[in-house]
Amino acid sequence: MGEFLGNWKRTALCAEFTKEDIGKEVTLMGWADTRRDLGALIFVDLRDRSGIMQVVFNESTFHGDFEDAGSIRSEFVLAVKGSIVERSEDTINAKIPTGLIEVKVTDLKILSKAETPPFDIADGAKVREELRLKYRYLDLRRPEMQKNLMLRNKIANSTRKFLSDNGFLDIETPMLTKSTPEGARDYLVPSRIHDGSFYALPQSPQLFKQILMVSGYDRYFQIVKCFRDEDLRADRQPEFTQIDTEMSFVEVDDVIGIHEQLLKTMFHEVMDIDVKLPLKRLTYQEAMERYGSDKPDTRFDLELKNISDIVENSDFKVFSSVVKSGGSVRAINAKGCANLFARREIDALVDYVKIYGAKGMAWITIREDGLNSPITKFMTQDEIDAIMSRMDGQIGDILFFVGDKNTVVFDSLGALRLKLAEKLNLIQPNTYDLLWVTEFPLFEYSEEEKRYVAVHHPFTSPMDEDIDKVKSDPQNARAKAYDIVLNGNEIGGGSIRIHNSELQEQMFEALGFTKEEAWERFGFLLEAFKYGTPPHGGLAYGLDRLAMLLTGSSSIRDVIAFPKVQNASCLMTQAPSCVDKKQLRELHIKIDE
RNA sequence: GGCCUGGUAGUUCAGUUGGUUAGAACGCUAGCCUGUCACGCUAGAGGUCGAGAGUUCGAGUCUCUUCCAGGUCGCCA
Repeated sequence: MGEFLGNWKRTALCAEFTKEDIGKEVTLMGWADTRRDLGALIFVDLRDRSGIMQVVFNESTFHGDFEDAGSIRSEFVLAVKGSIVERSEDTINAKIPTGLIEVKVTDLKILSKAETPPFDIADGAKVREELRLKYRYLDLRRPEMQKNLMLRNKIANSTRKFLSDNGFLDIETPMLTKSTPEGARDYLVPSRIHDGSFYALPQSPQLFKQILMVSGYDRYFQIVKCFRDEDLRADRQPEFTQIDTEMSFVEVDDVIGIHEQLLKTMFHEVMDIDVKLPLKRLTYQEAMERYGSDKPDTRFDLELKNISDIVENSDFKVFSSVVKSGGSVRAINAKGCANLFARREIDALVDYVKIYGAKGMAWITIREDGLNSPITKFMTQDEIDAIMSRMDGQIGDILFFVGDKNTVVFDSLGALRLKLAEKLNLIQPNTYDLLWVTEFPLFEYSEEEKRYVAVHHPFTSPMDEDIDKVKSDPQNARAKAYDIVLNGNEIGGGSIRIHNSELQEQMFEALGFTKEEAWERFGFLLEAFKYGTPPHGGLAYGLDRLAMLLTGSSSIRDVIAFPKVQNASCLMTQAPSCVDKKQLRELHIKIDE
């Protein structure tokens, strides 16, 4: 059993002492990191979230039972009293910030013993993620994880302060709310009191924050958990945190303007990086055309070029037929890389784009001795010349072509572009590239549901000049919707909302809802809108993704204290789990056996 | 739901064409050691090769099923 603290008080965190403290009597508390036992002299690295301090037990000067010091093992929780002393020159440890000093221990309390941990509590220790998550409390002791969570805290604090200073009010919205089946799957919560009814956990506070605008809280924010019952990814968890904001009496530029200030402040305070404003902006159309993605990584080129017009009437039917049926043929030029790809590697890239629905990928290498390609023999010299000119094809280049319907062309070449950048090391580490993507389409056609669905959500306003298209040409209607993109990742998105009832009704009509369906689902919002609604709009960030990018982590699990694994379970708590029959009976729920 | 990768000592891994008693490093245990900091030296313990079935004289290795973890496509208003 561990000893009690008694009247011992911690002087400061382990790594908060400096040369200035030499000679002081101090009390330190923390975990035993490594121990170097030389017999009558024992060194222990005492660790807490600030870092490490070496503490020394010397048999001749230690007041207590020296066997206690000898019994210290990894992860014991210790309190030590002693004095800060300067290290002699030959014993300085340049690897740690506190390496110039150490604590000469006179008194020790072993506050808690510890079993040998199942893995090393150290940075760089390679450990299976399964194990890290089962023993998350140990994993979270690692300095790297502590740094991540402390940086996440800094992002949240910087955001809170900025928004608060700029008149945004932090207002909480319910976690038990109404299911709105449009969009992602809801997590449902059965009601005990209402037999057969369910609450849903919010996918976002969207409707509530809009109602807050109706209520006159013209600047709102909340750092808030959101829930979506969809499959997980490296950057997607079923519960995640949004920095959610909404403002009244604004247009697109107003929202973008304040958020640029927020980002600038945050990058300065958290990362000590100076962000130049205004940020780059690309329209959705341009982002797709040039990068094949609505969240382009613009830290490198490898831009897409459309060659549809050149091959439209080509004898190479694979290309000409996709153009004639409304698709396109586009290409990427990997400058100077003709010799970097062996045939086997090209074939691997062809297989890679097939994941994204491409049926194949053509290529041309341009060498001193001419072109090498499986497709040039089907083309005229004029066509080849035109392609070379469009693609800026020069000796040493390799061109990759995909022809298909547009979504497949963009998806596959967009993905190929990222793959090539990774293979060719085109991305400078520690660079941060922020940009806006604007003018998203309002609708996209869902083959599955055989109707138009909202790209953003059904409350997103069309652009003023495209209002007529909501009825007449939904395919080409653009929205007042924007995303903020960092290094090829969508870190936030938002829109100006519809504040006009007639337009909102047109929207629902275009989405295939009857008036009754719209009222059944969103009636409370439509009702609220009848009583004086200001123009409003907002933006929400994914805090986890932002923290992932700013910490350089490869998964959001590394910036979430207790994340779930791919099948949405928690390895530490074993959630979700069965519940007993009595609990189910109270909820009026029967499980199919 | 589909595809890909992985699972061998506490941990990270190696394990050849199916062939003797399954190895290494770190960690752990014990002893020695007054300037270590990846302490050192000596000795030692530690294995259901994810699980199940099959092929075989013989399976960590081959086949099938299944479980777990990761990546990804679909999905994510």
